[in-house]
Amino acid sequence: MARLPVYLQLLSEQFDAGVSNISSEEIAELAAVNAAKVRKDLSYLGSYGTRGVGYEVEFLIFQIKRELGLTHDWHVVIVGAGNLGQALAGYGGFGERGFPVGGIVDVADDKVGSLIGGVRVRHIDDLQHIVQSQNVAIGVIATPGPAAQDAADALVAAGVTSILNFAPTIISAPHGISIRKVDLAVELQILSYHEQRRANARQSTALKAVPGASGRGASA
Amino acid sequence: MARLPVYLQLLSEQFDAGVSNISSEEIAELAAVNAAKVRKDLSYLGSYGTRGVGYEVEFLIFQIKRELGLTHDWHVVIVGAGNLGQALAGYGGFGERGFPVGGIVDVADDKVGSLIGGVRVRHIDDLQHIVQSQNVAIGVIATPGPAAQDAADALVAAGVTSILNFAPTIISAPHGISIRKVDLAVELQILSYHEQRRANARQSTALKAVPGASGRGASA
DNA sequence: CCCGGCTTGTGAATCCGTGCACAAGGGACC
DNA sequence: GGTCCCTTGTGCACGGATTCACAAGCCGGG
Repeated sequence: MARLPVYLQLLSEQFDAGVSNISSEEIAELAAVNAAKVRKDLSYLGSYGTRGVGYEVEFLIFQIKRELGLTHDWHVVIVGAGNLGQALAGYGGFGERGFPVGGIVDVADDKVGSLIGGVRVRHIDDLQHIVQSQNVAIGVIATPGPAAQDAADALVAAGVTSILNFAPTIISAPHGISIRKVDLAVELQILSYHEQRRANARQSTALKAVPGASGRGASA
Repeated sequence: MARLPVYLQLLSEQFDAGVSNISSEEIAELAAVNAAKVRKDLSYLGSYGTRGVGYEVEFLIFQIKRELGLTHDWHVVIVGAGNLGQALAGYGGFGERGFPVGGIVDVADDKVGSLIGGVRVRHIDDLQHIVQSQNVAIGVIATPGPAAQDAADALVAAGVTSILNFAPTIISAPHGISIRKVDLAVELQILSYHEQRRANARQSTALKAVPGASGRGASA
């Protein structure tokens, strides 16, 4: 379930705040979802709640981490040392959350050798060596769109089995490889869509408010 | 529909490649979805296909852009000039796709004044002025988690009606405000979950492959 | 020891998105 | 002008996710 990471995040916050027990109702409030959904999701992990009391925060965190495979760090390798790749590597959020950057590679020789976020950029030909020596299972694609499929192929060939794709391109991979796509432009376009609908709604209500104005000229 | 931006992207690529007509089957192939789904989605815009022929790429691009409200640029304002904020501002992808960065703000005085991606960092108190003078409708939250709700409140107070939240926190806003959340750690954790399942599956099959080994010691 | 209140866990109903299959319709070729 | 082929647009059935509602169960107090 894609909601477990969200629960994990908010449970960790509650734990840091000193909360030791929590009910499904409270979790639901914090996660902005239905309480029954929370209980179904958590019951999927096993019966770890106490009726009449709720869930023990610390134990629940451990169980979710176990289910998500977060009991150890996962090294990631970033393909593409352009703007986005540098940004992701420099952004410390990955390592903090258990996903240290194990390497960055690029095709361009002039990028190879520079240091980004404490990691040196290597040539994409070294990908297999990096993946195997550091036991990397997750690859991040931060190339321009047209190069994304090549990057994916290289990652798969090197032995990576999960891919996070930031390029605005649909990539294909053999069966058994997990792929997730995050497209910043798509997110903004969806917001734009909502803005657009709001603008249209405003216009309709404006027309309705002054029916004569549109009625006189157009609707006859 | 959240798939329209994907169609738009691939249609633009096809248009640049000189393709003038395309069938729902071809779109489905490129978007890795079902052809019937493509037709349903597109019929939602109106009946813009020609039976027996397909869709005219250029016209379809225009219609999708119109539906998504992409007929003009939308300025965005970024809240938070930390690692992630700087990365997003420096990443040119926003402006290229019709979402130029109209401003960056932060609470920390020592960040105010610096130049990132050609835009100067201003204090968050100037938010309202930036939003109103540049007619900004979309805000991007790139703060640490604990500050995200404050950032959202400030954006709403300044008149922003759509928010893209990169902080690992669920934020709430008044009814009528559109919110989307992108959490890089969540994406990686979902991949980690799949890796975990793969690892478990490998272990089970290994046990099955040598039934005696586990049978002798444990299952008695 | 028993009882009342509170919360979990889950069967059942419902809803939404998906995919199939086919009728409607347009274009090209004869 | 007619016929055939191809593709769209859509009614319908299926399946999974969501939500409701309630029985089961635990804890604390009397």
